[in-house]
Amino acid sequence: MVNKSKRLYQELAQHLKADLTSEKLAKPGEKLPAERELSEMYSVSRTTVREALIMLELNGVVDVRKGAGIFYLDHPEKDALFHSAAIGPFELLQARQWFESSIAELAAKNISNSQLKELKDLILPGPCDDDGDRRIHFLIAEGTHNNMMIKTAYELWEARQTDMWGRMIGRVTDLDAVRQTWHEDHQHIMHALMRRDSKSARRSMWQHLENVKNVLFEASDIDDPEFDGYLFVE
Amino acid sequence: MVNKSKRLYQELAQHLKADLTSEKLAKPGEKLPAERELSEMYSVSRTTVREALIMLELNGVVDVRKGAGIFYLDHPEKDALFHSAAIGPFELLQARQWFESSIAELAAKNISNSQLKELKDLILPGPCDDDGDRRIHFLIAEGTHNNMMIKTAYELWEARQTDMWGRMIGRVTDLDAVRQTWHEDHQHIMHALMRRDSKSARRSMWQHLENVKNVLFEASDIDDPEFDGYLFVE
DNA sequence: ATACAAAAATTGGTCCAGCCAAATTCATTT
DNA sequence: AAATGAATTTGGCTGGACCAATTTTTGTAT
Repeated sequence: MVNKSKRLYQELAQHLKADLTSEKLAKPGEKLPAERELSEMYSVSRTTVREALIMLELNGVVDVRKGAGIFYLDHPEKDALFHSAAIGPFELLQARQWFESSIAELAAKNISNSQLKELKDLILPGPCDDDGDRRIHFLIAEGTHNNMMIKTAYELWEARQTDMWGRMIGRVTDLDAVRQTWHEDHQHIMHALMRRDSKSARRSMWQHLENVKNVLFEASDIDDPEFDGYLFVE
Repeated sequence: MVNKSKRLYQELAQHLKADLTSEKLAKPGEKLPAERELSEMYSVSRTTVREALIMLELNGVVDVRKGAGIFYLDHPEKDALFHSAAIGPFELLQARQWFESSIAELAAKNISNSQLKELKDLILPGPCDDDGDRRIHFLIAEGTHNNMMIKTAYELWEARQTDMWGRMIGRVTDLDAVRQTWHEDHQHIMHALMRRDSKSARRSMWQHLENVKNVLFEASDIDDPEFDGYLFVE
């Protein structure tokens, strides 16, 4: 086990995950070596093994059964969830554009007056910071009164926390002007919601995220060595 | 700590979560008692405390910093994620209807020929079981070539694993006929995808989930004591 | 009194050894 | 061949110990 400044159990979980997908430890459905064996194999304490297993269990990779053993679950799609770090800024924005447009459309039908007031208080004062932005999009999602959509909206926002995003936002030359544009976008969306105009709400949200995409595309640096793979065909 | 047949660290994590939301342990942004203190407070070993903290950390409730302490993060929206058990069958289907329609529309534009072939092999043989159903919807999501959409599709499916759903599916009197209907729906979607007709793909997917909603609504039992709260205003 | 550096205390990270309880395996009996 | 029960395997949990990062306190020089 090589030390890499992360917590040991996280590193181990990563190794275990890799050795599972390459079927070195077990084929899907099969049993893994016992905790005590894994402990020796990876030269870490059994405690660390157990912590890593909790992580894999919470991620649905593995099933740990007392007295029986550790089983490699066979749902290959789990990878998409586990590899959420592999989601690039542009595909994320594309997903947000499609999903949040639907959210806005449904929110126009279901949002309550008190939520509209909250939204007004949030938007009217002027351009907002990143956290204000988050609250606006989240409040609109809550306007759907659909918990699955609220949850999805939350995850769409959280998936954004990647290094790439930070670097790109940092490159935006005139952030104030951008914030001003986005502020106007938010106003358009809000007005559509207040008029209960679902189609207009969808269009406004779509256009807003189109603007975000454009700003970020201009700010993106093709020379960035990690830029590869973050683009995709549309 | 009362024993409840679950694993101890999971139970503890539940208690900690409760005592955090009621702000008995710390206010948002503040520091929690040290691991050794928590260990005494809840009468469990420090190891168990650490395991529970891993769970809370993975859920974004808490931030653990070596040498510094454990901090209660202040993102109230995390609750929606944590309380995913509170998502009812109908709001889930509503979310699927909106999101998967978008997924189908985009998939019609981006799906590869080999993916279309896979889809054909999956659908043509005839009505499929629950797992086949999962693979079809997932394959369409993969057709978007957008990792965030794939991830969302995965979570839309996983959120379905609730008792309520099982009971309702169990009540469907003529499951074969239902599977036949869904099979035809799948064919419509597939043909739209093969024609690269994005609007038709959206419509077909929407109609498919409309059919699912109807079947489940007929199968739902208003007398079910847990039925309360699973409906919502549209 | 202030600023800075060193030392001490706090706190999470890891390891180890041991015992318990659930599940499995294997030998024995019928 | 089936049923029973003992032995083994395996995960669950505990307590103690030591290390390393951080924070707090203390001491010293300015």
